[in-house]
Amino acid sequence: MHKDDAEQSGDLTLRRSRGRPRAFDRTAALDAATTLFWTNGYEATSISDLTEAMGIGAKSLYAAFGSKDALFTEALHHYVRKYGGLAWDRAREAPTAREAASAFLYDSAAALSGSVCDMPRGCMATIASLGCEGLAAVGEFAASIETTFQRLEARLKKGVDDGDLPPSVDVAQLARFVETVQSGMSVKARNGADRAELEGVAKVAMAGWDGIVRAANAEG
Amino acid sequence: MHKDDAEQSGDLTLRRSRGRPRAFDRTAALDAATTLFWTNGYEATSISDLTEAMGIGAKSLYAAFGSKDALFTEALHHYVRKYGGLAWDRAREAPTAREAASAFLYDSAAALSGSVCDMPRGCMATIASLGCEGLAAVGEFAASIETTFQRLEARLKKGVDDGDLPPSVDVAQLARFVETVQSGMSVKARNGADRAELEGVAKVAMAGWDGIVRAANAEG
DNA sequence: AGATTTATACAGCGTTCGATGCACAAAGAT
DNA sequence: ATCTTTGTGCATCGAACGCTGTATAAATCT
Repeated sequence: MHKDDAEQSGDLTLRRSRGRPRAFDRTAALDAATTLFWTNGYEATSISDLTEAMGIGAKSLYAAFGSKDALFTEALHHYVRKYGGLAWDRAREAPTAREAASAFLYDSAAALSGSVCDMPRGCMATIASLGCEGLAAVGEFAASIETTFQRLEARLKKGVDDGDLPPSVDVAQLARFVETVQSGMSVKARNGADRAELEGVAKVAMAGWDGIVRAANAEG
Repeated sequence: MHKDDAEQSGDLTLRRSRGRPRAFDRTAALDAATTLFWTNGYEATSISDLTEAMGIGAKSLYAAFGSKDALFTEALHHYVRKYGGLAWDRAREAPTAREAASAFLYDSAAALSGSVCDMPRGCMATIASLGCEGLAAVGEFAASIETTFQRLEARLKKGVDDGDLPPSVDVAQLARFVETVQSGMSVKARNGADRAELEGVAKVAMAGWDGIVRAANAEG
């Protein structure tokens, strides 16, 4: 689809193309664009803002990324690749579904409040899904990645298989709940909530966990 | 501040001003603008979109509302006045804090999914707080109304006073949790979640309630 | 070395943005 | 009846938008 499918990385490793070489680091430029989109949203970020932050001219931007839409799509994927681990690394290694959910929510609290490293607040994907509904890029993006809900649902299913979660639990509903709490954290982080506040939310959510599982047991 | 402080309503009740009377219903126009901002967000809504939906000319819009920012602020207040009851009416009359929280979450699920009446999905205020960070109107608005958090916190405090909630409960933290769940619902609603899904989230949240309260009791 | 290919810098394209100036219409005030 | 005040319709304003045409610079290919 793209004419520059060949170049996987900004580095000048092997596979030099013919003409004049690019004078800027493509990955670094994408990094800058991602941060800008993440901070200000799609509509509020202009090409001028982007070229300034990326340190390149408009013509180079279009040559390297195609269009504002395409750049935004690439920025979204770059975001997930680069920052997704902040919420998932510990959760993936947790032995039980409960510990996975707890790790996911606490680590999300830390990441979304910008406490882990220097980064904008809130989840870029969540913000994009709200602010840019008309944009085709967002729909394509959502369809192209494994969503938070799918990951959570899969992990909870594994919990049922492993026996640390009773089969009476509605894993889809529970996954939806955890995802909703994280989305809400994203909103609160964007509105200034600090790490302690978000961890308080995670704590309350997890304090209810056993009751939730028990309720499902009594029902089913 | 505004030159048209005198006119409280669009109706031609008493208090006619001097010049030519307005040819359109101000409240109906504000209604149309609110729906449009709610649906598309601030940035994605142009003056042309507004004038078309409101059925008036640009000059009349500026004469009646001042500017796009001022119109948006007024639309936000109009939204809270008109739709706030959907989430709060039943909760306000609930006898206990628990029933109030449950009513708030279930009624939010119904309203946010657009199931109560014909209206856009998600909470306009939540969406505005995310999409329009640079906008002065949003900050002023947030400072000028009693927020969801403040209402929830006050209701939970009353629950402690009434004795249906133990004093060991951190009401601020619990209020923050409920507010976060509602914000998350708003995001999910915006992304297509239907009423049943959102009610599932409310159900899971409330299934954990007693465990949350009990955990606070054991801790404090 | 010469030809080809690609990137860069600069200026500017057509469009849309939020907001206004102007002439006229319709009401109250005198 | 006339003056004053205000709303409306139309035509635009300057600025910013996303994007591109042109000329030049820097690399590879033959």
